[in-house]
Amino acid sequence: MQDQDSYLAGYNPSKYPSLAVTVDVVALTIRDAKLCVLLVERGAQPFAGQRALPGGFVKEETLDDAAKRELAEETGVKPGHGDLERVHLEQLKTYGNPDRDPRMRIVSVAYLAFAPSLPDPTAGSDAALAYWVPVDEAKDLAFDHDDVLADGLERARAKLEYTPLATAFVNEEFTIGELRQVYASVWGEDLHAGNFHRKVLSVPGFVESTGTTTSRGGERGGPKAKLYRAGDAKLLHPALLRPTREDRVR
Amino acid sequence: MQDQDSYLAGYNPSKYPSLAVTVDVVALTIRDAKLCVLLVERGAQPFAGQRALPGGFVKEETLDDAAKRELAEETGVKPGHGDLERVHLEQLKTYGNPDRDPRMRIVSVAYLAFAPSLPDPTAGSDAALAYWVPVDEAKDLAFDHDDVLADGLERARAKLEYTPLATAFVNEEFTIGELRQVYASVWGEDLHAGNFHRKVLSVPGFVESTGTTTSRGGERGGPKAKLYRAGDAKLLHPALLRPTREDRVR
DNA sequence: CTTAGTTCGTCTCAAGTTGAGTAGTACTCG
DNA sequence: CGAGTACTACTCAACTTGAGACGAACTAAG
Repeated sequence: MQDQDSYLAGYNPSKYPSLAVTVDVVALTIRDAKLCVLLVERGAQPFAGQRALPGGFVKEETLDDAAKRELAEETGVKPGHGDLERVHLEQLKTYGNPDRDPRMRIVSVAYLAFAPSLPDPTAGSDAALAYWVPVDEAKDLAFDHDDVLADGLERARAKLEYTPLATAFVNEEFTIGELRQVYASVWGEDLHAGNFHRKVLSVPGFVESTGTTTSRGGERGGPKAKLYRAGDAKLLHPALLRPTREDRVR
Repeated sequence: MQDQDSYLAGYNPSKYPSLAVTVDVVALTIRDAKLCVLLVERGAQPFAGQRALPGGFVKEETLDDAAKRELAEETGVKPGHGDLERVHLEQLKTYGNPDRDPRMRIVSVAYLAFAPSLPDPTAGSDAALAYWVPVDEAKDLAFDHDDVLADGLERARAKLEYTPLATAFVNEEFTIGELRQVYASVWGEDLHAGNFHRKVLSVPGFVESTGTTTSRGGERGGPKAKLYRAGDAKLLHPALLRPTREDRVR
């Protein structure tokens, strides 16, 4: 093959359709014990009126910065604001099928964001119509965003197993019970409270005690719970594995 | 860098589209029990004479197809040939820093390929200078390809743990010992033969027996080994974890 | 042919991890 | 106050892991 330079020297832009690069963000949070994704309502064609993942064109910036910018714009939270600092953002996958956008070829770099409960985006946002939607109600999205969302959810579920990412969904100080609720919401199944407790405390660097407790018990009763903050581990050893599901294996 | 500077001085970005999309491929194989990556020698500026990952511009095709095409071109193996059918190819990550290519903005979608031992690419290849290099000798690559390779290696090491991907590195029929050698080469450490044997056979769907054995014992002695082929599992349950390394955790 | 050295496949055992259950206690709500 | 709930700590049996040992099958060298 020709290498990039010889290829570029003979490259004639008119021979190829123009091409654009965008970022799309799968932003996840937990509201009312349900895993929710940030969606925007499309005002223009194509897919007018349908919901889509927030996203936009990449400017003179890194891809990571573009994703951060889009997220800040859509949620209406200013960069530098404390809430956004705690958001975990990572690249998910790139989608570039020639026909994924009917107008022109668009290569979209999808990002995955994990956030603690954020304010409703409509207040003060650039985007008039952005809101959090429970993931099981997020269907029939524009473009190939159903696929993007599915990939994002699978990534999120897998990452809870072997990284301390669940701590990105809760406040700076949290109880083991709140952390367990994150796992239950993302995985969609309840966990054995006692075993979860034992496991979390036994993984080095996952959580560290603050020495304090909640000021009152749970809403429906129960004692005050000890408070923890995220530890310094980047990987969980041993991992917290999802309950085994044979059908996931093949 | 004199050459690169003068090259850049005569380069007029306005003649070209403001942004291009390429695919780069981290193709891995095992030769002589060493993990090797496919590299090409660059003939032109920038980075002339340096080694780089094979790659090229995306045409009117999916990103996956572009990666397949590049790999076939660089290895000189025709698509449809049996060898290439067995190659596992997956998207790795996208690199799009504005300054990663000095000529213009290039967004590169990196792919990761796992192949059984392939012929030397020089025979019959389009690329005059492509060859397999042991990964620990693959340094000082062009562009940001050192980072891309490092990301690819980490992904490969992690994927061996929880997917049956190691079977993509061996022939259609293989022995447990050959499979163990794959793990040892990729992870860079020896594994306990007995425990590995037990583990592989205990994971449902990882390997299935062919009922046959090798026609002779190992080169340095030992009995004939039973032959297996890849099973139908897509995930390994339970996983084959790397020997724990505390320093990987934080 | 004999011997040394290698590998395959199997087994054993102690240590650790898991899932499921139990229980005491401290809370909230009505 | 009583009922219900949640936090935390436990127990126990089943399973998984890592390390070592072993016999048999084989190759290569003497």
